[in-house]
Amino acid sequence: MSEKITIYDIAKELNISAATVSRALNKNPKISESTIKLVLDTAEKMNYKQNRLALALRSGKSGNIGVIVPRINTNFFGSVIRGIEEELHPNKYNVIICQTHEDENREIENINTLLDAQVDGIMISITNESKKNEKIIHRVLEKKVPLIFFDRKKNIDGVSSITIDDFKAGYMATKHLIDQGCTKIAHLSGDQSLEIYENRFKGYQKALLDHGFPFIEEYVIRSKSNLEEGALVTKTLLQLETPPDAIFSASDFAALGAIQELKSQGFTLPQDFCVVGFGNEPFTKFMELSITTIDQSPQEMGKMAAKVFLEQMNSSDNFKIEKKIVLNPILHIRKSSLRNQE
Amino acid sequence: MSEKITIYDIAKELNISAATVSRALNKNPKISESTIKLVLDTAEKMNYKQNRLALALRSGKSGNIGVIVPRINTNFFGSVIRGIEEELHPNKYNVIICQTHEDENREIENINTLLDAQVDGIMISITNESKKNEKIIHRVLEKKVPLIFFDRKKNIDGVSSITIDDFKAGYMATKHLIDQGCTKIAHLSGDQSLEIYENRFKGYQKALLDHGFPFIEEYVIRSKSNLEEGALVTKTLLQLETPPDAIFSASDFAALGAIQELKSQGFTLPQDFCVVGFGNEPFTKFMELSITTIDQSPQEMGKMAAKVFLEQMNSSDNFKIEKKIVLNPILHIRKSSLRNQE
DNA sequence: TCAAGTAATGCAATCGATTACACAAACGTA
DNA sequence: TACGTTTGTGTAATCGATTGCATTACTTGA
Repeated sequence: MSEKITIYDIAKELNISAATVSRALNKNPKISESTIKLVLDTAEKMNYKQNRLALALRSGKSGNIGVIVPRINTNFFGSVIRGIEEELHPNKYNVIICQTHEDENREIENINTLLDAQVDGIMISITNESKKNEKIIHRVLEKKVPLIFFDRKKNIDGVSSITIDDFKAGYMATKHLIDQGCTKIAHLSGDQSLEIYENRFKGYQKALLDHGFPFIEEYVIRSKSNLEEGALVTKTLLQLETPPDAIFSASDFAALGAIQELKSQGFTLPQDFCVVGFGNEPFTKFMELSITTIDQSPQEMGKMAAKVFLEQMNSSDNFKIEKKIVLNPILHIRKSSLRNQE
Repeated sequence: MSEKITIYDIAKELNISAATVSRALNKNPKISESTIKLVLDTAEKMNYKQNRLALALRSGKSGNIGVIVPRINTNFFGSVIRGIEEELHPNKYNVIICQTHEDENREIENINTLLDAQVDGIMISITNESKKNEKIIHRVLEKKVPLIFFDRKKNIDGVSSITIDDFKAGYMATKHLIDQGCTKIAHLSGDQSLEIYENRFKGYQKALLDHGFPFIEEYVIRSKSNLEEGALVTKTLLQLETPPDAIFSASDFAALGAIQELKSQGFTLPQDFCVVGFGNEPFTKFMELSITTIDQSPQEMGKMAAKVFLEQMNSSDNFKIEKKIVLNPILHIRKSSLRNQE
């Protein structure tokens, strides 16, 4: 009942050759209408399913694409993957997921695994550290496997990328705090070996400059992007001789930690202190004191990445295409920073 | 430089047959030590990579397993997938992700896609509706492709499943509210065609009964599991002649909606009203009024699903194995329901 | 009537790795 | 010396679909 039916079975059934069956199934115009119909009907009747592994071997295309992220179970990466899957699914590509846990060796291993599995493309948000993986990335390019960076990228010729304008985002967030009357704005940054944090920082810096505020070294602290670190670092900031009156955090989690620390020290937000986060994590909207934050449109980012991949596949000189797409950040102004609400 | 190296290339290089190369690479004991070493060295030197598609075709095993979930970008499913990936990765399996968006047709289509792609196994959390997909599930079983349900399952002979004890969870949550002195406990349920919601409801009912409380039909409302519906439904509950003094919600999002509605109507939690949610969404811990909830150990669930799959693959009579694993729910008691805090 | 063209199909190689079977060489043993 | 074993390799088929190059049977035009 459920043995695997191949084109040879159909061929035998109809007393024709497997080649004809194959051509008929592919609606090759060289095959007569009547034969095509006959084959299609018989295939249907015998419950034939094409073995995509055989096709994959012959064509060298597996129909799978690999996506590498630090972690799957975060709102940001989950949403990017959702966007990728939704765009690729109708185009008959399957999405294979890998996690790096920010470990560069694992990143290399994942890329190798995907190459071994003959994926038709790789989309990756690179991990923190940054030198060792150059080599493997070039191996991908040599193999002419389309490679697309999203969010966390490297600048490499011939590689497309989808990012948001982190500089602009940093600028917007800082400008917003200035508009609210904050004058001593601190910045919680992340690993500055990553462009995204570097750019958010630069946007922050530029906004200060443009509006006549001094850039104060002490106000910029690099830390891990989690709640505990955010709280800890805020405690340090508050112990400064001239403590800040606002924080622009490059992460929502650190922002939340900051808010908790501020509250525990008796501050009232946004009157005494304003906080802006980054990422539009679901919880930022849910809090009683909702948190102002930057939305990165992760699902859109995933969709764009998939679209660029598809374009690359459909163009003849595929490896020549290089797109650098930059999405616009969206500032969601919420209670943690909104003062002038008249 | 980057042409694909095959065992034939190695064979030619060493003037031996491809069969010997293949055997040597697989450390076949029939091959002499010296030849093995020679082949391995040459393979290394020529940068040989096994073509897994060829292997897949010959063996009928693709090395991929498919995971089907309603949506990827939720904390629960994201965490399950993370668990699956982490368990399967060291065992050289790749994880292919599909989404159903709770659409049964899409579910069927996804299963077919995965079967066409010759996955070695399928893990699925089924969608809401429930009759049409029986047929396709039996097709999977006929093909002897290991099938594993997680969280949302069907009771089908020969199919393993990993779930949490939703009955117990419902019981625990309700008992906890009783312990806090609540006497009129309402329940926000989900789609009761799904076992999980049915069981949570039954646990709720049993807890009431065991502690001498009447079961009041009006206090049970089925709704979608989101914030807006939670708020809406709570409004309805509060308009009852005898409104409840506690809510056990089968979803954290609905619980949050309920809390927002309660607050907007001037209730103080947990004094006037207690709320317990379900799922341990990240935000439940972050709120100023943190929300009591049930943790489902999703990552553990994913790991278990993967382990069961691996067992099934490693046993000779693989399709005979049937495990029904039930994980223990964990009640996290937080501010939204903790009164007796002496 | 015959060469040339065309439509429809078959043959066999191919993708790359594995493996049942065959076989040669070397060894031991009676 | 002759025969059975063991050891190490090679030959060729196989997995299933595709496709370049025949081949066959017509049709058409001169």
